Amino acid sequence: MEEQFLFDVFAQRCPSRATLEHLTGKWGTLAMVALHEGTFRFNQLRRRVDGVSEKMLAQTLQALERDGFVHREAQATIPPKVEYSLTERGRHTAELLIGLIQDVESQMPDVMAARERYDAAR
Amino acid sequence: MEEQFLFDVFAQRCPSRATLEHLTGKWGTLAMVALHEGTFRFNQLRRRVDGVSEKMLAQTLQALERDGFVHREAQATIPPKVEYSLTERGRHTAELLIGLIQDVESQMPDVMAARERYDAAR
DNA sequence: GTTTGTACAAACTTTTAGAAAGTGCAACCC
DNA sequence: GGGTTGCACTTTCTAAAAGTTTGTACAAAC
Repeated sequence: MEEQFLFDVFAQRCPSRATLEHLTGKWGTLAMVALHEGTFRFNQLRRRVDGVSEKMLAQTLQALERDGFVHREAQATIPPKVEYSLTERGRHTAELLIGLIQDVESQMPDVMAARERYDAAR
Repeated sequence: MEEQFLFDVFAQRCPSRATLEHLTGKWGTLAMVALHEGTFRFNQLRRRVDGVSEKMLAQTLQALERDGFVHREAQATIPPKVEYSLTERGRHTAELLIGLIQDVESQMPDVMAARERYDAAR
């Protein structure tokens, strides 16, 4: 009998942990979910993901591209034109992230109430 | 016609973004998923979540407790005994995170292959 | 001709994460 | 009885990450 997967996010050195962090990191989730809405150019995406710096967006997209969630299509024109979209694998995973976001957004009234209770108790 | 939810993670100042980060941050996801397996004491959880520092685990659990995903039960004995578990809301959200983790783990062979292709191309 | 936009990279600064040590006592080892 | 270990953290210090700013090479709009 063998394990179904050889990867375990609970193990510090498992490569799956890095991949999980690319997806769930502060900007990874937002980039994935934004790209699920369609194809975006770099600065377009930057405006969609409110608050992200150029550096972090570039870094995030590179990691997601390397892991095969995001597809990057560049035209060597001046000014440059680069289009980002999800791969098929990316689209699949993005749907899980969308589910999570919707869940969080719908729970927010309860979350706010819980915070008030917590802060009141100390 | 009104929006279904008043919260939007794409807006920088929306409180839902902070909550999302507590759940999806490097340690938030792992803590939530670990706690879905049952009740844990602090150091037990620390051993389960390989690589987390005491400071970050304490901080992560406090944020999750404040948001109402985690329940903390402390006995004022010496030595202290503190038990952490998920609330009902927490259990529900943890299941989404487990789905995500399983998805990532099962995709890892493809991810590794994508990385090799990416690194080979530059 | 000055500003604006493009998609970044590099240098520098600020914020955050992680490592180490302290707490106050009790239970175990020898 | 003396030293070590474990408990659940907090505080202090340092290393790493995030964020800000500047530069690029041009082209189109004002």
